[in-house]
Amino acid sequence: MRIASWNVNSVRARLDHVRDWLAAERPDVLCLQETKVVDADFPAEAFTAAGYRAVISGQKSYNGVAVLARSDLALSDPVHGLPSFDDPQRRYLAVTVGDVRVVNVYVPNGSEVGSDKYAYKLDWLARLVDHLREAITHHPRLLLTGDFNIAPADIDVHDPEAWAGRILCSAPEREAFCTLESLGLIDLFRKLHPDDPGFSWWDYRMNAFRRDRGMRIDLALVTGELATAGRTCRVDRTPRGWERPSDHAPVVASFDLAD
DNA sequence: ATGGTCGTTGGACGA
Repeated sequence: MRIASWNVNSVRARLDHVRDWLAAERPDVLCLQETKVVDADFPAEAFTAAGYRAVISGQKSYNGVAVLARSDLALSDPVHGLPSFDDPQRRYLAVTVGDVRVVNVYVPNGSEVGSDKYAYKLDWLARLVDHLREAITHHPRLLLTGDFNIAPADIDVHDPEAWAGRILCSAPEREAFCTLESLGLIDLFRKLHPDDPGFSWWDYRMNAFRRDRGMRIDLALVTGELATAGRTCRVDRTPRGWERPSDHAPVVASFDLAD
């Protein structure tokens, strides 16, 4: 089983990239963030034609998440939005594929430390933690993936000194990430690659990608059973080098789940 | 150097 995550920064602007990448990689599941489109305008037919079903939770212009699953796989129990949180921003979508609970998140960016958006980010993360504490008791095979907008540690940052205390790296954000880990969730890329920065996002500006001035903020956290089954986790930089790319690269995790 | 580049829009705003 291979499950991928990609912040595409508009699914319509990136439709050709997503289609080409799906055709090349053929993951079982692809979680998308920042689709930036209402459900009625989501290009579902394009993915149906490619052999994938789409579960979508979109909004106009901003945010929006979707899960694409190979059409031959069993899909059940979709949940749109964090339970018990009436959030107008579409940032959470969960679905069970086979016997894996896939939780796709687009964590708020937070803008600047101390801003209203930052407070919303920390509140959103606290609600996510509360929800997952319960969810993992029901799903021994749970994968939490998406754009976390948190660089968990200095190794995940191209210039830790310059970013110290700033958005994506502040102590409260990293503490929220540690709280997720304390629930038993394991950062699969970091487990398999302790010394690889594994950047997944590079700013469009200042030739950041060419200079590899990136951050690892797109993550795959897994419960113990999936960590044991985890075989590979990699960042595919290829589409980041294509013409008019997303500023994020896809992250792909693979599991040996022949139970 | 407090900049820069995208996407969605149709002037800023968010990232």
